Amino acid sequence: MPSNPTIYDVSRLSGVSTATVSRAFSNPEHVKEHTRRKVYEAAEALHYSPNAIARAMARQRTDKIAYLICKKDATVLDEFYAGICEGIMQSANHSEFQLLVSTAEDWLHNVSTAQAKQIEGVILGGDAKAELVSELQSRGVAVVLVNNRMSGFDLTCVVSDERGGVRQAVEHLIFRGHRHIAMIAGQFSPYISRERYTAFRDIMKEYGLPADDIRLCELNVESATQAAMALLQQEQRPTAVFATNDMIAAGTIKAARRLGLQIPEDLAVVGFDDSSICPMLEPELTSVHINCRRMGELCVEHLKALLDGKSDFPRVVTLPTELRIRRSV
Amino acid sequence: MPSNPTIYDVSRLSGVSTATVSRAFSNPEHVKEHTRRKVYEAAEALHYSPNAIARAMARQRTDKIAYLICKKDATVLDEFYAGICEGIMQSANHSEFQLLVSTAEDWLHNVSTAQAKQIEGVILGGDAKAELVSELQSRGVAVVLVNNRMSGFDLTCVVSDERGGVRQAVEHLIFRGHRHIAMIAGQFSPYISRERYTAFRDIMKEYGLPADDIRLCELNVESATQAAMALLQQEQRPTAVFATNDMIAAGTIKAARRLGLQIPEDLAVVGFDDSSICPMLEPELTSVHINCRRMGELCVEHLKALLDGKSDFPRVVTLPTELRIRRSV
DNA sequence: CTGAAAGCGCTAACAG
DNA sequence: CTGTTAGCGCTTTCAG
Repeated sequence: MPSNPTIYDVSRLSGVSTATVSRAFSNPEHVKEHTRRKVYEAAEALHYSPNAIARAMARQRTDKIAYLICKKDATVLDEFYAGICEGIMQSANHSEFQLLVSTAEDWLHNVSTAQAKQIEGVILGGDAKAELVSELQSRGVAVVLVNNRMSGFDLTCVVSDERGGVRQAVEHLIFRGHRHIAMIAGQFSPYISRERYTAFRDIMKEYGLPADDIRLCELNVESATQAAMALLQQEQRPTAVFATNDMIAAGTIKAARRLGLQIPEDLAVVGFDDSSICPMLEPELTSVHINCRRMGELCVEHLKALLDGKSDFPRVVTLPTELRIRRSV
Repeated sequence: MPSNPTIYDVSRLSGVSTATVSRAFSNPEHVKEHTRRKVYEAAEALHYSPNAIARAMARQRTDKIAYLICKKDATVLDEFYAGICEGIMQSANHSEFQLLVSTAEDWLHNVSTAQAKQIEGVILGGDAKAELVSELQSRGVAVVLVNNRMSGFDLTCVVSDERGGVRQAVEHLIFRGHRHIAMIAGQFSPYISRERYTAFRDIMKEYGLPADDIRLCELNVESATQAAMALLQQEQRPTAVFATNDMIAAGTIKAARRLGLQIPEDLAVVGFDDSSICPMLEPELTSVHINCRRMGELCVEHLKALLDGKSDFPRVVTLPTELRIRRSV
């Protein structure tokens, strides 16, 4: 099979130097209209297209970024991180970045040394380890954290307004007259767990309400259902439950149903994340919407800014959340 | 900032030629133990690691593959395709492939010419267009289809056993004594829609049962619920519903509940895909499990085989499904 | 088993 | 605005 045409072939056919061909593709404005046309025609005729590898080699720049998900659960690319990934994908493609996707674990295992230097920037999703960040930064790789924050580093973090989201959820319940609001909290990444947990306590306190009816559960429906069963069988049953994600809310709804409680009449439930399951539940679940896609896009934008040396950026980019009100409250 | 160490630095420090350093890294077995150690030590001392770009340039091989999702829905990376993606990711990393992820649309828009040749293989997920395939193949890119089949091309397709899955679902219902089984079908990619649809009709026919109670719906819960409402309010109400995915099943459950029907007593429901929502629904949804992850892994394996010139492979790789029985039947 | 040397395809000064 | 030329860092014959 004939190897692909190179810049030399185009140069020859069009009668200009390789430098001009190169310019015609990467800096069209620096080439006279007429010349440019000749070049493009020749390229067309030869089915030529620039070789990104060679280009990267010459420019010492790869335009390659990576999205590393730092997470150990069975399913890494859950709805949340997949949403972020979509945003990143789209943004990356529109900025002519190439996007590599991997889990942090695999990355460290197989590719760290071999690839680190060919990646110009990394978006770290979830529970990134400080040592990963420092290694990356020490190698001159630009780093953006998403859905996480880390102190002690000079880096950009993109997060949703967790506390604001909790506030929207809890205040909605309070304004509806609920006084005894319980929380069922799942163990997500440290950052997220902490934010949602402490936000709940703070906000309840702010309204002078007790925040002592709190249960923890594992990240599966059964565990959430169990926790909710225990919660709802107390003598002093809460009138509302704030679940720290939608799956837990689903478990709560199941428990309520088993105990013969009507939702929202006997128990109001609000979830978090506004995942695709919300409208599938009966009744539909009120939940705090997070714009994952937008988060992903922002990551790329900020990474780009970092790579372009414009780091006069807000260190922490916070995205507002939005309460999606449905029938469960 | 000091530029990264190169093979020359290692060569100098270790006192061997660059060729030997190169071999020590890519063909260790062709270098004498002693020499190799010297090289590794020097490399270590310098924090050297080979530059993949340069390597790719010299070898004319990039070890880069891409996963392109051909799908237009709002959310591209849904649970199904994300699952496949995870499998691909893992497999790719273990084979020291670099994985690019994109939507087919973005790909065509921005990067086709610029990148096509640096990608050695492509996994096309979903509803790939024939022209994309032929363009890719004409450029010498190895192509594997996942969750789709296409005739007229010489390519490997990885699919789950859709017909087998439908059979598991429907036979389960039949064996439980159901005779009037309706289907609510969503409009997925042509391939999937067709398979599930025709499989249902064929299997019902095989058992001498009428397969004429069929409804179509859009891909959202509301539409599914509507369709189910209409279905269940007929004079001759079916005793079981086969939904072509879990979301539709969720809509069916909602409709049943609204009509005061008990599940599974008054109506049995079975879904498809066994997505994460199944255990969240009340009652938990029986569904046909598809091993998405494994599908992704298989894609990479076959792509690899193609790239290594071992194309004596089954053209179509079919993965068995498994009925996950829960309380909805 | 090891070394010398010729590229891989493109870009970026530097001249003109 | 365009051409010349020296690399970018590594692999790979081909000799030794």
